[in-house]
Amino acid sequence: MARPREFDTDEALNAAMLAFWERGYEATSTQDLLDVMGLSKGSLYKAFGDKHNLFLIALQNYLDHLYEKMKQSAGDLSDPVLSLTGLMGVVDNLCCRQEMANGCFAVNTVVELSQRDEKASEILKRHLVRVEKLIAKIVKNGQVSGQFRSDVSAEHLAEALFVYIFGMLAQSRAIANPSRTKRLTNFAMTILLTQSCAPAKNKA
Amino acid sequence: MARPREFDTDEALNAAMLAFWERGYEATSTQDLLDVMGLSKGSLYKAFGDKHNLFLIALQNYLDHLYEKMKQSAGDLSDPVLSLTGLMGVVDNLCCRQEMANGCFAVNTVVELSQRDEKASEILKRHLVRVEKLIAKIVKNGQVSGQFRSDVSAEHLAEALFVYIFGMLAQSRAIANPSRTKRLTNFAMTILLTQSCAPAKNKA
DNA sequence: GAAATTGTTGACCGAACGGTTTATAATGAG
DNA sequence: CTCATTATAAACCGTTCGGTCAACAATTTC
Repeated sequence: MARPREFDTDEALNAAMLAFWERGYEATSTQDLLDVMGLSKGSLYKAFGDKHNLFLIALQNYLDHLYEKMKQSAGDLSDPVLSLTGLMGVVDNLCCRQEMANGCFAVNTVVELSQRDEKASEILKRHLVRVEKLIAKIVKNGQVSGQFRSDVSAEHLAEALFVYIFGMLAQSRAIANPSRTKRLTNFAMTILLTQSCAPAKNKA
Repeated sequence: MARPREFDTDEALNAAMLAFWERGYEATSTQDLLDVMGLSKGSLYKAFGDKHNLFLIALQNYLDHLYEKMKQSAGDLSDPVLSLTGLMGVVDNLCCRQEMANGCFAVNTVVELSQRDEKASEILKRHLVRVEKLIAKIVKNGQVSGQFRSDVSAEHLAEALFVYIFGMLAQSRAIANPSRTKRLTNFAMTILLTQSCAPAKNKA
């Protein structure tokens, strides 16, 4: 009943998300949002509440899509090397294969808002945990198959790998460089594939 | 000659830096700055130009102090393990040993401003390069002494370690956890100490 | 002590901020 | 067709933004 929306909610939401992704929460004004979403103020506030709420919806949307993409790229997890390669492909894409080199919206938001936006922080933490768990699954399988190092538990290896990926995405905002990114993704694999022999303590 | 300043420039600058560190550039208003610096508007603008200029000065100041602290903590580089341990101590402190868990001002600013603030970006890049070079020196020495792995060049190992540290500092804004941080700093060492044997490709 | 110079203060500025309201337009239900 | 309901558009709101300015205060030089 009543008058129907003239705009596509998902499209508008996606446009808002891209703006927030590029400039961050604070630096994106309501006017910026109206411009990229192509609506007038009344419509925006009626459909999404306010700027902060719109941001949270856009963020959640992004996180869900990203997580799906990660799972999909990791495949069925039966081949740990392939899964990790797939996952790192997503990271590589975020770092430097996009037309806009904006890193990862999640990472950007962790840095900008986690400390003072409880709701955003909650949403982000839930996401970070599930991603780290996904990585842990891949690592665990790789350890079981004997392909990945086993001198560190899967959980702690996943923790470290997660942080490494986080670093790649964060620094990509300043240093977006395909060859560097390639080396970094390769090294992620190296970390896991390198078996721990007794370290050579043959100093001096 | 003429009337002297009533405030300590360094103290005021440091207070501004802390505010920017905690909230970021956009979310810190001129009023916030006046409050923490304890001056009136005219004084601020006379002494530091404008908000953006004040930010750049505060950032440069922070970076120089941080770099000095890193060099100092790394010692004379004659003992690579000790140097790396010292460096990771600085990281650990930024991640969770401070009263305020604000990560690293440099990392935060890379994420918030690198994409749209050319001057900040320049300042940051210069810093990131010198830090990576410092790490590379430590790694190189560790390779020469036979303590660190040699299957990857010092530059590329440093690159990866740098990214890993960057990740620790970035994610610390959402996950400030001493035990996790401890594990992560330990693992940084593990990465370097693990010698590369032929990876066990004994799958299936 | 007078002049020159610089620092401090608080009032003031236009613009942009996020958000609301009002009038009007478009639809479905009766 | 009418009515209830929802969407749109634009005017409008008070507040805060970053920044300037004019009056006054403190110092050095002469």
